[in-house]
Parts: sequence; structure tokens; C-alpha cells
Amino acid sequence: MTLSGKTVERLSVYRRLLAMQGFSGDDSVYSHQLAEMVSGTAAQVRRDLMEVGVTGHSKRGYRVDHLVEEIGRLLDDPGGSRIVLVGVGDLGRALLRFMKGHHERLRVVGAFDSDPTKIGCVVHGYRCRPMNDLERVIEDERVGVAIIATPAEGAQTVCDRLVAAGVRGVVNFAPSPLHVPEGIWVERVDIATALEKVACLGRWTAGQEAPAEVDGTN
Amino acid sequence: MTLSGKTVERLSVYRRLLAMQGFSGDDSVYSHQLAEMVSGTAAQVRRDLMEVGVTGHSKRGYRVDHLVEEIGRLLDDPGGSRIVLVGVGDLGRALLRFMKGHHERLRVVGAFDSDPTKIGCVVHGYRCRPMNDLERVIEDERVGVAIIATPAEGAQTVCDRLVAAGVRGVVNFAPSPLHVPEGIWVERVDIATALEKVACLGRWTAGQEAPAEVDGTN
DNA sequence: CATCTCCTGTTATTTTTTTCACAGAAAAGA
DNA sequence: TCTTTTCTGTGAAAAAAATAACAGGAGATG
Repeated sequence: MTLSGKTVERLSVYRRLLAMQGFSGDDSVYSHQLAEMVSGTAAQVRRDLMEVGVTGHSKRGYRVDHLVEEIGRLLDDPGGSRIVLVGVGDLGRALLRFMKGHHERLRVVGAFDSDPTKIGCVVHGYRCRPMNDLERVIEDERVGVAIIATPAEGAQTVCDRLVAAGVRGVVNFAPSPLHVPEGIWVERVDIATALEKVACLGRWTAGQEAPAEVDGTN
Repeated sequence: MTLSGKTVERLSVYRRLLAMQGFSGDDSVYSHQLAEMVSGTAAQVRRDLMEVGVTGHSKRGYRVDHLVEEIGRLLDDPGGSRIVLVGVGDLGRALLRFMKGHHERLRVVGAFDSDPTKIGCVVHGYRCRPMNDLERVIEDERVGVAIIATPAEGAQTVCDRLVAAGVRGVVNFAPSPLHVPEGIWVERVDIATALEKVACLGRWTAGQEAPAEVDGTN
């Protein structure tokens, strides 16, 4: 049984929200409460949780602690995931900051940049290393996940090196898609597209929807 | 006819790639070339372009300049979109930097933060303003799109203010989902989820896939 | 205890999205 | 001019995702 990407996304969100909400001890949640939190439907939540294998209690919902634990069993590598970040520009710095507080199970073990003037600088507690060290760190630390926060130009080259060195999952913040061999998972976080999409669809949805005479056959 | 979100995303990427690739004058592209660029299929590309309404030429493909223009006609507000950014932390700064170079059609007209020590600072050419000015700027500048780059706690409150002031599309970088009235488009960019997803699925896909005896029925 | 209510678990249905497949068009070559 | 090749445009089929629907269980209420 393989979990769909969409499901994994939602599970990640459920867990985060449950952690943020100050649940304690033996608290429970209903599927419709979780649904409300994510602006989804209760059926969707129950379906997701079914896939996780957790079982709720009719009339009392799901035990929060149990839920968090089981989602973790599915999402997390038991040994924790080690991560490298490539590209310590503005975005890279923001990401390091972001990784700082959260995530002991997602640990950054190296930050790299090709700009010689950045090498050695310490950003949010992480020291910036030269690109030459990339392969060694990945192999020594058994890194499975990489974050690419370089400009578009360098991204593909960096990606090739990462994959060759053994990385199996990549989060790509560069504004161009990456080509990877089969078996490597790439998650694209495309800020420019997100903006254009919102600008376009925000206008659309709020605009003069359904020209009335065609009775909106969508 | 309403364009699906997925389609809009792809169109945005097509256009960007076409712009990045140094096409000139009356160059043309084939659907399979575009497909290769985005690691997609030619059929998908043709279907997307069909929705745009552009028509290609058999044996010669699509005129690049025509394509870019037509995609623009669909995605862009003719008058350009004015944007506000709320939250000038590390991520907000990275986003301002990002908006700087690109996008004259997506123009940031205000950056806001609730931290008094940040007010007045100029970041990548944008001056940080106090939250009090938020509504006034949105109304005066007829802002339709907002970027939320605050911590999770403040995000919903900020969002409510944005919507009340007239914003119709929101890009949410805060790690918690937002609740909005119907007609408002929210695009979530969830860095934490992207990381967890890659860590999970990268492990999965490369791992001991399909236990061999079940002949991989996915 | 009987009933009412409000949950979960899961199957069935619908909707959305992607892929397939092929007719038609146009350049190129013989 | 006839054939071959290699495109596009699009209906049909398939796959994926979301939604609805409902049986069954368990606390609450009287």
C-alpha cells in the first residue's frame, strides 16, 4: 500500500495542527474538528486516518496522542532525516531560520554556497560550507533530503550532484523544474507560480462569475 | 469556462520557461519540447494550450511570442496586480528580494510588520510600514493580492483584516491554514509540509518498493 | 431498558484530472 | 503529384481524488 502525496500532505498538516493546539493527556478530536481546522470535510479526514490505520472511537473521536504517534510512524524516518541546504541567499537564510526552531526529526547537517565570500559565515547557527564539501557531507552523514535554494541557473547542476551523492528527496525552491532519474522524489515550491495563480484566480473567483446566460456548465 | 488551478500553475511555468529560454523573434516550440521542460507529457501541454485558446501549427508547433502573449492575457490583470506583504521577518525579506528583480506586473506596494523596531527600515528597497497603515494602503492602491509571511499565531487575524479591506487573493506562508469567506482564493505555501513530504516519500519511493511477489499493482 | 443522538469505518458514487489514441494538416522528399 | 513523416486538436478512456451515504456502535437521556 502506497500513500498518495496528497494524503501525506494532509497528514503532515493534521499533526502540526494537533501539536500547535494545546492538547493534553488523553484528549480526543472528532473528524469534523480536524476538518474544520483545515477547511476540509470530515469524510476526507476519516479516510486519511483510515489509511494511517488509526482507529477512533465512535462518539468520542480519535485520541490525539495516539494520532500523533501513528502519523509519526508513517511520516518519519525512525532515525530522523538529515538534510543539506544548498544556496545561502536570502531564501536560504530564511529556511535555516525556519529549520532552527522546529524539527529535531528533520536536522540540517550542512549549508552550502558557491560564493566564496559566504563560506565560513554562520547563519542562524549553521556554518556555510564550500560546495566542494557537498558530496563528502552527504555520504558521511547519510543525508537523504536536500533543499535547493539557488537561482534557477545552478539548480539542475546542483541537483545532479545531490542525486549522484545519494540524496533521494529534493525540495526545490528554484524557479525552474528539475530533471531527476526515476526513484527520486522532487517537491517543487514555486513562489512565482503561487503568486501568479493567486493574482489570476483571486481576480477570477471574485469577479463576474458565470455569465448568467450560459447557466454555468462547469 | 473556468480554468482549473492546476492548469493555471502549468501555464505560469510554461511562460516562465519560455521567457528564460532565449527564444527570439518568430521561434516556435513543439508540445513535446515544453513537456520535456516540465517533465510532463505532450498531451497535457496541448490540452493546456487548447484551454488558453492558442492554436499551433501542425509540423511547426506553437509560436513562442504568440504563446507568451496569450498566456499573459489569461493570467495577468491588464492593469497589473498590486500586492502587500505582511511580515518582514527572514522569510518576508527573502520574498521582497524575490519581488525586486522580477515582476513588474506583480508590484509590491506595501510591506508591513507589527514589530515597532522594524518600522521605517528599508528592505531591498521597500520601506516597512506599521500595521495601522494596512487598510489605508490596500484601499488607496486597490490592492488585490496579499502575501502573509507572519508566524502562525498572527496569520488568521491578519488575513481577516486583509479580506475586510478588499484583498481577494492570499498567498499564505504561515504554517497554519487560513479560514476565509467564499470568493477569496488562498494559496498555501507550506514549507514544513513540503519537507516532511519529501523526507517521507523520498524514503518510500527509493526504498523497498513493491515486495516483488505482489507484482506491484499500483 | 428503550430511544435518541452523534460519532466512526467503509463502500459506492461523483467529480476532476490525466492519459491514450487517432483523424486531419502540412512540410519534405521522391 | 504522391507518399511519408511528424506535428496539432480533441473525443474517449482511464486513473486519481473527493464526496456522499449509510450501517453499526456507544454514550446520553428519560
